[in-house]
Amino acid sequence: MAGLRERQKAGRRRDILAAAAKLFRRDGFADTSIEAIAAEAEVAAGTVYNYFQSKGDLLISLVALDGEEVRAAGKSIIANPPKDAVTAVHRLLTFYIDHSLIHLSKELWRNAMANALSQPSSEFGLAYAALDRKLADQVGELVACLQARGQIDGGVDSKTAGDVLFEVVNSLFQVFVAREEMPIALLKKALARQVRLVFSGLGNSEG
Amino acid sequence: MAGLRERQKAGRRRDILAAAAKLFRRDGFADTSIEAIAAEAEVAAGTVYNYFQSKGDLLISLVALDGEEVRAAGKSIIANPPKDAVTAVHRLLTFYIDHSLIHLSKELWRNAMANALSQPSSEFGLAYAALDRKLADQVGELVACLQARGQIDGGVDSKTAGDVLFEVVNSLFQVFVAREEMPIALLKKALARQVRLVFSGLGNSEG
DNA sequence: TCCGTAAAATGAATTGACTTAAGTTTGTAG
DNA sequence: CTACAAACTTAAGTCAATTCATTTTACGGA
Repeated sequence: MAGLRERQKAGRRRDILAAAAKLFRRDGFADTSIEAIAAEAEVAAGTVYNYFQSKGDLLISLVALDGEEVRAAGKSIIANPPKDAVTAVHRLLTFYIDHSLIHLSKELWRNAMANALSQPSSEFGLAYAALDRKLADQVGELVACLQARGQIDGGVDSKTAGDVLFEVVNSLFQVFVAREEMPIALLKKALARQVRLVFSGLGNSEG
Repeated sequence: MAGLRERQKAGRRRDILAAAAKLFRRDGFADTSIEAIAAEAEVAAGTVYNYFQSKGDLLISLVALDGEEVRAAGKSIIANPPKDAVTAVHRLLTFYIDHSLIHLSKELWRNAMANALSQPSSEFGLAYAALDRKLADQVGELVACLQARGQIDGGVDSKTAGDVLFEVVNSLFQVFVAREEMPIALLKKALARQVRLVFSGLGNSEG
């Protein structure tokens, strides 16, 4: 049987995560205490630590949910990409950005990234890194797909291209969330400029 | 006159920073307490906060010193860059990487970046962002210099190119410091691959 | 049904960053 | 030389994340 204990455990984990999501979104990461999350989930503070390694772990778990969602949705863009190669890549990367802000504020993203960075070997740090890896690979997939169509030079390594493009979007996103006042339009403009540059390349060997 | 107070203040700031540098390097960021730093500098814990906003601020101040050093040294590479354009860019970026690990361990870099990310509006967060900006601009300068020599397509915006190249090296560096076991050779290999790709571009408009 | 074991929950204790109120020292004006 | 104000220092707090010893609960076997 599923076992009462198993079900209770899964349920409690869900409850705690839901409580954290609610309070993080309402009050921000810094202004939400573990006590408050525990109270919202109707457990003791110590219990939270039976399910999550740290406060940061709670946040990363939320981000990971979102990340999975983005990746799944990204597949549909790859399945049927726009005619133009630059447009296709830009569409996918813009999609990542737009999606990222639906559920999480800039403050939450800052703290999620900061936690992932300072605790890279913790369970959640690894999870965050794995997520980045998957998204970069997805961009690489798109590049491979466009190569198959003959729209991108077949000589380039699609994985490397995916890495570079994802690094570009990720770096710009970091700057974006670091500046509370920066509008998303500015981020997109910079992204477009840089993606175009990656397509055209710096080389002077034209011809 | 310089004023006793001024001199004492500057001296104390130096003492505290030196104490922090010593202990951070010896014990790591997480295992060094403000108390210990204060004791090493022979002041009270509270005094540390008259000179630095937070523990993270102390670390960023150390990083900033290094950053200035790197930037200054980078100038000499720009002043007399290698013949080949790819080599020139690669040399500058590799120089950044090599220099970064002379004074600071991976753990310190992780924490410095994490702090800068989670507190972007604090004095030290802004300082860190400014440093990144300056280095990216320096890469842009090199690109402009290579354009002047006719080794890089004059049509590309040198600032954008600098941004992209710096984002690449910075992203790879983040991955590098996140993995305690990752050797620097691997980082450099990835960097070389990606820089080459940025030079060649993804486009299929050859001819 | 009753019992022993191990998982899970609990909240009090610990820890360490940061704050603050009170006491000192330095510079200055009379 | 003296008194006052501003700037510094300090040590005793506050606060919140995390840990831990203890209690409670689920589960399987007698």
